[in-house]
Amino acid sequence: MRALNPGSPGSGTGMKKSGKILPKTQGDLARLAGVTRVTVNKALAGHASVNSETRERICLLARELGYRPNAAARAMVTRQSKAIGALLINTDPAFRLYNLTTYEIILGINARLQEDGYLLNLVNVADLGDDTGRQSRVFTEHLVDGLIAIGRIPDAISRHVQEMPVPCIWADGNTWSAEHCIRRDERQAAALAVDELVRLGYREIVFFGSPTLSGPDMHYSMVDRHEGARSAALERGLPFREMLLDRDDAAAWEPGRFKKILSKTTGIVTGDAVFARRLSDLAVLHWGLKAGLDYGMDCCDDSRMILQFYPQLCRVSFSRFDLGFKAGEMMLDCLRQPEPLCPSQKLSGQWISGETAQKQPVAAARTAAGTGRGR
Amino acid sequence: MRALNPGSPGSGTGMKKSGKILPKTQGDLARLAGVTRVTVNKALAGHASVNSETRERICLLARELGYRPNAAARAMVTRQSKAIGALLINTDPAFRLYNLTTYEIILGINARLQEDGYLLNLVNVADLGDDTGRQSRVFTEHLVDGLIAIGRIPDAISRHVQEMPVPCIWADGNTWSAEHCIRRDERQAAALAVDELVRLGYREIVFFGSPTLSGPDMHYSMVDRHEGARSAALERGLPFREMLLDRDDAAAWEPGRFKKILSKTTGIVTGDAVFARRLSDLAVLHWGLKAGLDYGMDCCDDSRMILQFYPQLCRVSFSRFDLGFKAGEMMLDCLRQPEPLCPSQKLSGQWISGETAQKQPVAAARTAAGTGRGR
DNA sequence: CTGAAAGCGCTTACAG
DNA sequence: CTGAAAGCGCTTACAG
Repeated sequence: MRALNPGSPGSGTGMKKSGKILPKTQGDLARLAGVTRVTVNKALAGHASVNSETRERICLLARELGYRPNAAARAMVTRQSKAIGALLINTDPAFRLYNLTTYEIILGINARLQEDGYLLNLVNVADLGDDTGRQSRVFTEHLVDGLIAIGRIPDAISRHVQEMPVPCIWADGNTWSAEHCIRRDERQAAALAVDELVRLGYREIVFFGSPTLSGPDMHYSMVDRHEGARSAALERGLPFREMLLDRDDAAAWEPGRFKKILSKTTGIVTGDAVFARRLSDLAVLHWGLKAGLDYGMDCCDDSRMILQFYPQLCRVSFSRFDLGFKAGEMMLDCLRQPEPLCPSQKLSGQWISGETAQKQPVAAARTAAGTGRGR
Repeated sequence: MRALNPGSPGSGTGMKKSGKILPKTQGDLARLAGVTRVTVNKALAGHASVNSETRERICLLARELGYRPNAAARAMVTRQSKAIGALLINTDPAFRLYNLTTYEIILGINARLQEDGYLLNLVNVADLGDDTGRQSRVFTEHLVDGLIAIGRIPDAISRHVQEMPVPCIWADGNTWSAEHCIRRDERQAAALAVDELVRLGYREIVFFGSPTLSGPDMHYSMVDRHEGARSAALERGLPFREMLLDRDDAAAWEPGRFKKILSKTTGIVTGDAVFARRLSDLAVLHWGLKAGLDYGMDCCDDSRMILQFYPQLCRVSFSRFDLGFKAGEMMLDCLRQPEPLCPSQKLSGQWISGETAQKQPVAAARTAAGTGRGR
């Protein structure tokens, strides 16, 4: 049985460092300041119920002596960890199918949370499927005050998440309901891309995107872009074609397939920048055809990668950083006031002018529409 | 003064959920199982000192009733949070100068830490410079068991970090010492790129990279690639030139500068993939010159972005995921056994064959070296 | 405005 | 193998 010291628990354990006492606890500080632990606590919390002079004296002392509060102790008593979990999918080291754009969302979330003193914990849920596997402690313990699921989350995991005793925000994922979701308006983005091509005088629209149009592997954004491009083209009375192929399957990019599509009057809309990059590389290497001169091309997506690897691409921009920032904001709103639930948001895209689509001479465009290759 | 209940603190607070009692604490479980809290604790921890039958009964009960341990309570008493902080620089929302490849390192770190039940907290240290600014709680509280600094960290922040009472690993940054650092061997990478060009018959080496060769903004990798390429070229007796320019300054990429550099015998070594992409776009658009056919080009870097935006690039690959994974490993080693300190590591790169450099006919190459353009 | 007391939920050293 | 007791460092409700 150890000796009890109810008057000042944790006191007597201050360590020395460079001649000074390093106070480990508020009790240590209290002894040094000649007040009780409660006063120290209130002073550090900025409570008005402490004499302002005393308060400043204590705060100064704490700063000088390098006192650091113990987050765990506070979390236990306040029943909040001030930490949020970010759920990431597809980061399994065996596959490494991670999506770099997720990082931009994460940085946005973190920027907002950090403003309010919240921390962001990364949670890889790639292999949560098998219950026998090692789950993150985030799922098995009381550890975070909320969760933000990023991107497409498998249904099994979504259900698991919904049973957690903390609020969850769905950021840029396939999950969509009236509350707690935040997404890009990709139909609007595709329509914007089509409109720009029309404005420049292109006379037919070809959409490049992924084939599995509503399979479980498909992200909502690709589905919405496809539908947005199609309906925009039809509304404007333009011929619409689609080239649906696997972005990463070399065989699908056999050049012969694409030659006859490209003409001065063709406006390409690509689902993402990889399609744009692949197509333009192929066209210039095989036939010397240049985007903007020999055909037009707009992309529905933007990202930091595009800024580095295809800056001249005409595109619709959604800042994923902003999306994340807003998701963080939504989470903080939920925590401040659980009811009513936060309404979902759809962000709209901005047009970024590039060089891969350019004004077509009206006459030439008309002729070209007939002959297939004008000017 | 509240009533004391020393026999079973926290008991009596179990909540009901779908007809079952949801045990909040080990005390709740203990009452349900008819044992003491200590036995529950030991059983859940897998202690051998509990009868195996009792142990399994308790674990089963806990699982069935959905008991979740309180991480903060455990952290307080064990004095470890089982969380590691990842220090990120340049993520300031005002600038957004973040580097996407950092994400690959982070995922690697997280994969390793998650295996051992550790969490990763993201810490944006972009504006730590001004003490008045809002610092992350990671720096002001006892919150993480260790820190991993990723990439180039400003000196002021490095010093701050070194004063923290937890171990720190320096992953892929400019900081280098005998312990606790992990880096890519970029001199070796550049030498590898040069060797491949030599093997294919290119007769002169031109290095493309950033100009500020040892300023505070420069990452070690660019400096090492430059020196590695130069010394490798000189060792092999090849003429060596360097084109140092700002990657992101459009004026610096004025095409006229580059035309005379490109020839069938020129082997370009680029510091990173953005240089490679810019140069090859420019060459094909302005003069129809193609990498691999009209000149050779190797890159010292690899990343997931390159896989998407320049897969045919000849390059040296360092998996940043692996680098992060090893940094996580190093951190866990430090925590298990603080002494002796973990020795630093330098990772070596792997060659990835592409199409941007190809075997030159020996005779043609010789002629070309004289005339400037052969075949 | 200040302080003595209770308690957050867990772990551990010790006694039986 | 099991249990009663103490304590981790903090916050909060209450009394003075």
